[in-house]
Amino acid sequence: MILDAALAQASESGFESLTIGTLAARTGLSKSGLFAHFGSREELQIAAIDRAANLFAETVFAPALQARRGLPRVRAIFEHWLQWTDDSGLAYGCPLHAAAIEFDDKPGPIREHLVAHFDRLQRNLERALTLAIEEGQLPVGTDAAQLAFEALGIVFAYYHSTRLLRRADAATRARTAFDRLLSAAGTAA
Amino acid sequence: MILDAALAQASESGFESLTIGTLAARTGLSKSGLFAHFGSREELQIAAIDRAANLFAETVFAPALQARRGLPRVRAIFEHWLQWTDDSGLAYGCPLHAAAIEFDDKPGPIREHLVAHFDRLQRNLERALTLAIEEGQLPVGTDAAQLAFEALGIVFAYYHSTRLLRRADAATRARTAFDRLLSAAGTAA
DNA sequence: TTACTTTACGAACGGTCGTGCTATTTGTCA
DNA sequence: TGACAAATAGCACGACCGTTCGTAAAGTAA
Repeated sequence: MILDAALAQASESGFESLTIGTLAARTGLSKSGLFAHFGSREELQIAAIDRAANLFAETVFAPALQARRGLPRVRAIFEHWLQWTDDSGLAYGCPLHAAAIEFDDKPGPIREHLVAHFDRLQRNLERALTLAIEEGQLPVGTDAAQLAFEALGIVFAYYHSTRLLRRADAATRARTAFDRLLSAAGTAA
Repeated sequence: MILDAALAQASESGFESLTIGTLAARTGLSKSGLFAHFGSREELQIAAIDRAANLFAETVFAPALQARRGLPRVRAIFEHWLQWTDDSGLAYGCPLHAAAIEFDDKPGPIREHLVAHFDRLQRNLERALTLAIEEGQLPVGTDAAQLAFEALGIVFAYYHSTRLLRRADAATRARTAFDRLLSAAGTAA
């Protein structure tokens, strides 16, 4: 319950706003009562990030395993990725993305947990793409890591367009970009 | 001088860390002496964002005007974009990108200034791409707004890869992605 | 019921936050 | 030189920060 509230707070206003006081008020606990569960603010933030990362894996990758391996699964991952914050009740944006920018120059365990999450994300995406190559749906020699890099960029542009600019066509633009990415890869040398 | 220090602070640790106290310490002024220049913390943050936006325009778009209109100019914009934080002495990341994520769900003048900056960025990019279409270097009917959306994504993925993940090949991946984007657009129906 | 652990609370600490006052210094122009 | 404006400093305020400590309630096992 505490971590759910922590993720909601981080989604709304970033990890900087994830303080003992605000979270105590949000959960109805006292500051010291809440504090005792974690021992430090940093431990609280780490727990929240790990929970977000697990939620991401359950919401994006796990259901995509039911799609056929290869491009159908790759597309399922992408589609769940676009919608995962809504599906998870994080109505105000991806807390992991926000944290990645807040902590990208602050060494410490929080940063390391974030790096681990995004490394895992990259690896899982590459694996799904590699299966598409093995299935013959993408040319042999396709650079799966490059495709994963570009897919990440499309999702970030989608976040930016929908959250900051409030563009209604953000999802359409993202899907168009992803289709072009896959079809360009499909027709490469 | 104050605003230079403010941008350096925002680049290092985000706009949340741009407080009166830290900026006073960084500049050598007293808190109240610094405060008098702006009247409120929000005015300080707005001034810093406007300065960053001007710096961005001067560093990315202004020099690209010396490249020939069309694709050479588009490529010049992209190349300066990748390097603009280094060129501007903001060694720890783009403060406008960080601010966009911190404030994307906080209505107010700060958010509006950020939206104005990214709208301007999008328009300028579209204009350069439209010139490339007029020059016959991209097919008639090319969706310049879509290309600008995807270019933004590539830059965001580059930021992520170089700053959080510390990947040495981030710039190479970004250039590969941009080349593929332009060539795919060039061979479209 | 008794002993013990878990969980939560209230109060307090030193510190920083933004902001408002009142001086005091600095610069400018007559 | 003197008057006046701009810039800066010093100090205090209420609020919130993370954290610690002592204590009371709740749950658990004997």
